[in-house]
Amino acid sequence: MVRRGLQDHVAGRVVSRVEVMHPRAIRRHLPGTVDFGGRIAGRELVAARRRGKYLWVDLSSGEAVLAHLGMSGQMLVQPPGTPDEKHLRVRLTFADDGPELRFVDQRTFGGLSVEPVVTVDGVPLPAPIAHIARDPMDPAFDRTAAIAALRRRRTEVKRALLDQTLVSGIGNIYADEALWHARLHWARPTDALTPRKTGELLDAATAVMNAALDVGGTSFDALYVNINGQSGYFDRSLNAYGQEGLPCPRCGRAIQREPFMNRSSFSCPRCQPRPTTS
DNA sequence: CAACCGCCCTGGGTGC
DNA sequence: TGCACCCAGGGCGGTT
Repeated sequence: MVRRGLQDHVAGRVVSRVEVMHPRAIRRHLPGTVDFGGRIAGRELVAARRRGKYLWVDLSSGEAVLAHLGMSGQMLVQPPGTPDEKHLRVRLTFADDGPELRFVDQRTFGGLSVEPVVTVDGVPLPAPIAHIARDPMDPAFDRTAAIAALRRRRTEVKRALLDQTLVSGIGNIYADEALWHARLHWARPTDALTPRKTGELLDAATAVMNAALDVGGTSFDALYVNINGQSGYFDRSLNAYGQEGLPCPRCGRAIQREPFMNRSSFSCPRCQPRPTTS
């Protein structure tokens, strides 16, 4: 969605100016603000790409602008003169005087950087994300290999699901929803999962991601962005995540919240029984 | 090396 | 009304 928006609105255009409103937004660009702007200004944005939670735009220089939207980041295309958003972090102005590209991010978990492009298995990727696995939407995604990779891990199933080096694109929300669909408790050890069950879980995660994309999971065009940066999907379609105390849509039992990796996991105590282990 | 833990950072919401 | 505090969460560095 966001990638498509970038491809449609900024590909082929030449950047004339780069403004960094908040240095934290480019904290991963170690050479700093001046270097960041210098590597983008005067370059053409060639094509927009995505892998997992990362998004990048190839530059005519051979480098790429790498973006991670975090949980509150947005890429907006706005006509020049549009009032600055409250949390505007970076602005790219174009030589054609057309719409600007704005990186807006309330919590600044996300950020931008300019990176060299390396080739991994014949695929060009920004160097810092060379280790990130393909996501399920990737045409070359290998489902069987992903299932094997998940089962190979000796850990709790949710930890494996969140590991971006195995399968990318699955975050805390999608993981909880996928586990709910597959009727698995997050603490289930991976080595107790059959390939079939793991496949069911992976398919559920993929379906949740597709559903989120359909309703604009992370919005791109300013026309479709609502105030809190989230879509109606979060209000209507979540079965477990954030639903503590509300009835499970499947069985009616109250959804529970449990601490997990310094955050939370939501699950149905009846549909997703905790594994009986030591 | 695999697994895992703590920390980073901002600001909206909440409770007193 | 104001203020302290909590919480969101992906990824990275450090440790075992």
